[in-house]
Amino acid sequence: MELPPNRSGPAPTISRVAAEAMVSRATVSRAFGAPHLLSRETVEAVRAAATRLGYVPNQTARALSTGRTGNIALVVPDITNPFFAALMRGAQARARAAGYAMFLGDSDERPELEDELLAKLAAQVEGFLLVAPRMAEDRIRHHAARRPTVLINSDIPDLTRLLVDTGPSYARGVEHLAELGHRRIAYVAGPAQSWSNAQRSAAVKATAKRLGLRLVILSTPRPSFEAGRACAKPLLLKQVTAALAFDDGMAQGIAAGLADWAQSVPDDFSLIGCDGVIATTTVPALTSVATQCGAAGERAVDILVDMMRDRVAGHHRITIPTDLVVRASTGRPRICAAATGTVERRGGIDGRRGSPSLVGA
Amino acid sequence: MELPPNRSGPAPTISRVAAEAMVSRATVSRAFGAPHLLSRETVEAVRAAATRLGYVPNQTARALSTGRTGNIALVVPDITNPFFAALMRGAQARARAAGYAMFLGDSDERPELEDELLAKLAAQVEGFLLVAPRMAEDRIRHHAARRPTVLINSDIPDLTRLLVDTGPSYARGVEHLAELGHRRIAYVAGPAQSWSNAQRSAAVKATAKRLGLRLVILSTPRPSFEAGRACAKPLLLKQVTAALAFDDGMAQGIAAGLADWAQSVPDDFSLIGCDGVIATTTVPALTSVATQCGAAGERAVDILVDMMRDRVAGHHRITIPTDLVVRASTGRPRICAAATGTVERRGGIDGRRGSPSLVGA
DNA sequence: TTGTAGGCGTTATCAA
DNA sequence: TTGATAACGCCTACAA
Repeated sequence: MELPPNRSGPAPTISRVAAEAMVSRATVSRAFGAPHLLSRETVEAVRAAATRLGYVPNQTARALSTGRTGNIALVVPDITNPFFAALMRGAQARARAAGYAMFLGDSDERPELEDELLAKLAAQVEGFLLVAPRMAEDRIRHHAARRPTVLINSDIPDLTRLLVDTGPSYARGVEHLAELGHRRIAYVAGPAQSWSNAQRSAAVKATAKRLGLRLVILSTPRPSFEAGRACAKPLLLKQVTAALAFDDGMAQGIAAGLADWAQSVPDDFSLIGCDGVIATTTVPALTSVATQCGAAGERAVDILVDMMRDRVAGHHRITIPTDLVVRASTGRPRICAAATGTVERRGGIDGRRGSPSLVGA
Repeated sequence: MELPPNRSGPAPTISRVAAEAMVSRATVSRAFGAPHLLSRETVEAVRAAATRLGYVPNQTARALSTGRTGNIALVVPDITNPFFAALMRGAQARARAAGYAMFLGDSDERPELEDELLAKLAAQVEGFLLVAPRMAEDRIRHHAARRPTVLINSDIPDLTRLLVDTGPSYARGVEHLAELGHRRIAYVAGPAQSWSNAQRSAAVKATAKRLGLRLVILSTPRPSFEAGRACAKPLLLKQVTAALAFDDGMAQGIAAGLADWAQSVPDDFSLIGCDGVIATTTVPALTSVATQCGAAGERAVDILVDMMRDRVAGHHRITIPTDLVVRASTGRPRICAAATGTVERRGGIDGRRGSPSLVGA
């Protein structure tokens, strides 16, 4: 791509380009919107003139004329959550590739804000991408009725939704802990309105019950490092030897909190997280449920683009599988280890992080 | 909020309302945009007619006519970078509070993409917020001439810019290492086009020279955990005992890479990072330059909103100070420690993370 | 206080 | 394959 010219001032309009290329405005319009209707040379000439002037079609004017804004809205509960960040990145990339610009709304985990953002954006947008919405179902339906909408991690019947299916991997996680010899475990929950949390919580409960494990559930105000850290003491008081956290950030927080009480992972306590973004960056590396968050964002935008193009309202329910990746934060509980007489210590260059091994799903 | 009428079909326009209320279109327009110019009764009558019809002013048309879109554009090199994420969060919150919606562009560290995004967004936006732009200066000037623009971490004369002043803290970091006894240190650089990198690099160079330290500079393709990790080997080969990294993510990567070579932080190697977002979540906690990224985003939007309102082009150059926060990733070099006969080991509940102590700036 | 008319930058319709 | 010309829905001088 050549550098556009630097002559500033008002942005060049279609008329200027038309004059420069000595064609009509209609021809310029077609050179960008329907080049197949024009001769090869004309298209080239017009495009050349356009780059020479630094012309870019005005989306607003185009929208007024066509009704298509070329924009989509992405609303997430928390931009700074690595899972959402990766998702946004994928979504934004695909949107751009498809010629769409993206509005971003951070709802700060607040349902009312979500509602407000969507209402305000509706007029400027052709479609909604709602990530883990915290709104009540009827509010979601309300907005979805207005614009093509794709939900991520929210399972509302008759709406198009993409579900990162972490349940089975959490079940696998519980099994993994059981196999290591843990008998008392905990689940450190995420936001109450979160579908993901409901799914994970249910999977953990069911599996723990099936395997006859004692299960403690801790709830937190908001998934964060600090929230996790605050859980360390309660976890120790409850005498559990392992925990599955709602996400990696919380797991990391728990690890830090445990360190404050001189408990180390995985020797004194085993931890399982979720997301896989920061799981490999911690020491020890976290055993974690790997979600392809970037891919989820891309996929969601692809679907949304289809919906906006065809104006079809076919409802999909798409599930994205996950895997439990065992790394270095899970091991045998102390008691059990003592009983067997071997305190396995993972050390050395490779063992410290453990080459990831795929399990389940 | 009452439910609007559900009569479907084309949305009612200003003309229909005018007919319904038996006034001119201009009057309807004013009833919404400048009610103070109308008599009380007229306004009420028009509004009544509007609600009866379910009329809502068309933002797109309004924008085309006035140039006021109520939108701003935020462009960052990488959404997933925690520093930028926190900044975006602050920015988005303030924008919403001021009644603006926000476009998000991820340039993927590529100058051309940045250029393209801005060109495409220009017409739909009242102002630009460019975070750590990688574009050439003349391109930045070009866009800034078209719309009110606030730059973050890009120091271009005559433009309004917000600079997170990390230089002094990096200088302080070098001093800190020197005080601990390090004689051979490294700076692991960030993106070449980055102003922040230039500033940090210069500060490190000058200070190392002043203190008579040997300095090695490593450059990386892109700041990331993996890039940092790949630096571990070169660092060890260069025989340095400490490094300042471009950001926390890289520092964390270096720590992980060192672990692969059975080197531990801070006993075998000291590390200093930057940003402070993830610095407290690592083990050991990183000595790091604390930047109030969220505040920077908020501040930038506040300024931008002012510029858009007043249409003034007063050029500010605002500097945001930073602090070096000493945590647990810096200590005496082995040799020095051996010489003094004390290998200080930070342990125990508190010592492991070290209560942060403020230094410098 | 209200109405008239022209324009914002594109696309779409209809001819040529 | 290209060119006139009329929308698209609203705002805003200017006039009344």
